[in-house]
Amino acid sequence: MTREERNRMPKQVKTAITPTRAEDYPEWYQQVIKVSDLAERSPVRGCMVIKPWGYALWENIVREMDAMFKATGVRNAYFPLFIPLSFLEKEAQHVEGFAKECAVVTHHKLEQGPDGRLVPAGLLPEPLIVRPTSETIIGDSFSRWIKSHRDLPMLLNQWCNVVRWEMRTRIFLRTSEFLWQEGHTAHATAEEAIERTRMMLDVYARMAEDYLAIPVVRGRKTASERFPGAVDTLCIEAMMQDRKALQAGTSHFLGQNFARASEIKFHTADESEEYAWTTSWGSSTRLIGGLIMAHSDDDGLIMPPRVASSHVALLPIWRTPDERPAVMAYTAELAARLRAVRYGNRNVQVEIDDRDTGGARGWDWIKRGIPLRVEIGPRDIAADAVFFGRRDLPAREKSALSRDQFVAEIVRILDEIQQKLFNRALSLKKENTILIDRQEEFYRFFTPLNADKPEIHGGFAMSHWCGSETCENRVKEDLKVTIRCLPFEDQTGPGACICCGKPSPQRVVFAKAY
RNA sequence: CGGGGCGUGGCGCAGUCUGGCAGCGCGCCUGCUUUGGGAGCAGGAAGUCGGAGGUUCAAAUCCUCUCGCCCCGACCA
Repeated sequence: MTREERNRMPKQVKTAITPTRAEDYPEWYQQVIKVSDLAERSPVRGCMVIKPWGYALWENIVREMDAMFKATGVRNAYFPLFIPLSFLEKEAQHVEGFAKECAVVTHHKLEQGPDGRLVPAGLLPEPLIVRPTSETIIGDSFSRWIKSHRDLPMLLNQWCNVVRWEMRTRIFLRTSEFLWQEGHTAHATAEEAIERTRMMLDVYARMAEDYLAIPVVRGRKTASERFPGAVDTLCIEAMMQDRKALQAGTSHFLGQNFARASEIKFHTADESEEYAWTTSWGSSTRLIGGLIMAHSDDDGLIMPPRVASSHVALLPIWRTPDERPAVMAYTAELAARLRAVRYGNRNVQVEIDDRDTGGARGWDWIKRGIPLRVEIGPRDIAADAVFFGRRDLPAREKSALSRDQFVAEIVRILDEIQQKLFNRALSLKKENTILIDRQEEFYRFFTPLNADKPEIHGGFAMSHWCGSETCENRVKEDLKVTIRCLPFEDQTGPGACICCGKPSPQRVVFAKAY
């Protein structure tokens, strides 16, 4: 592109985001977050500042998920950010999994150094780690709270931040600090704990599908992808628009591993003493990254109405100053009527944007992903109508409704958008989920045509796997493809391993992953 | 931590090879015009060119070091 061409671009721009998804997906993702005003990078490496528009989205996710947890008997609590180093050391697998990404606090004071700069002073007797997850410190409480089978099950959750010092970070998908919830439960029997593990996975799947409008595959992780210290890890996997998989929630059956490590013992009805069976399950602000990559387009963010930061932007239009009062009054009245409408677990959220910035104003809301934009001018007032655009339709495709009709139908319209986003994501997933039985085809599926600048390719390959780590590693090394999960549904019986040809009990989901 | 790319007003970038007044588009501010839609004209504000050191009469540009970001690996929600 010459400089002259570039300078002419603003006049010719067709999409609000450059580059487009097809041109450069990772860069498109960054740009969507920037122009939609969700978040920005922080001065601290690998961390992010979640801005009000992004935090509102998170609050909506939290509200819905929290209600679902509580409906299953879970209560909220809060445990400390700092964990004694000795606690982490208690479970060998757990140490191995998390030790290398722990932030460690070693001092409790700052002093002026010789050069006048502040230096850490006051060495702590035992270093504290900043929680990467809270199994150990919650286990410590459980060990004191649980004495009898009558204390079980113990069903707790906490909403908090955690820190995992990552090599490579991506905003919302993998940041050094992130917000999440972690549920921790203790049970008298393995069966009950296993049931809970599955129950919470289903909550995550419902959250993803019914609220975030993201279809997911439910399944079980392979041993190599399991949570450090867990007996079994269940997950939901979603397909992003670049056809890569995103793990959107995990639920772990921890067996008695952590109970042994933290001495969580209880007296049974027949007076023996046993270790409790525990579970843990988590989902994070990564869900926002998934929402962005599942729905947004080349004009910016698209938010499913059920979790959207807000539902409707009202854009009053006037030509002369004397028209303004009437338009503003009509807008305010419409806002009041819309705000009285119940949508899901909250009322319809309305933004009034009375900036006098011409047409650019509408594009701001498109980029920010609001489901509905309503233009209100003198003509609409005369006709007692509203003229509105939907984020799931092209920007210029707008329709008119009478004001009463719009207020009466807004819930139906929002539901329709929600459903359409889900269906669109489901189609993408279906079109790019393929049964593959021949190794050659498998390799072709996951090999981009342009190795230097890979185009969007691949998807979910439903193929057979013999169960050996050798074969799992082979495809990982050859293609950077991993087994996302052993799915619960869509099994088609036994077959031959895609890698070695040995017998395989079921198809598994192979994909490139975030 | 290894390989590649990149750091220049809020955003996107040119200028770097070949050292010579720091520029362009969008955005922002003011005024006039316009008004059913990403407005037009005029004027304006905003940069220690990521940072430090060096070479030079002169450094965005050359050299050394350093910090950060993006992509590809290794690791992960």
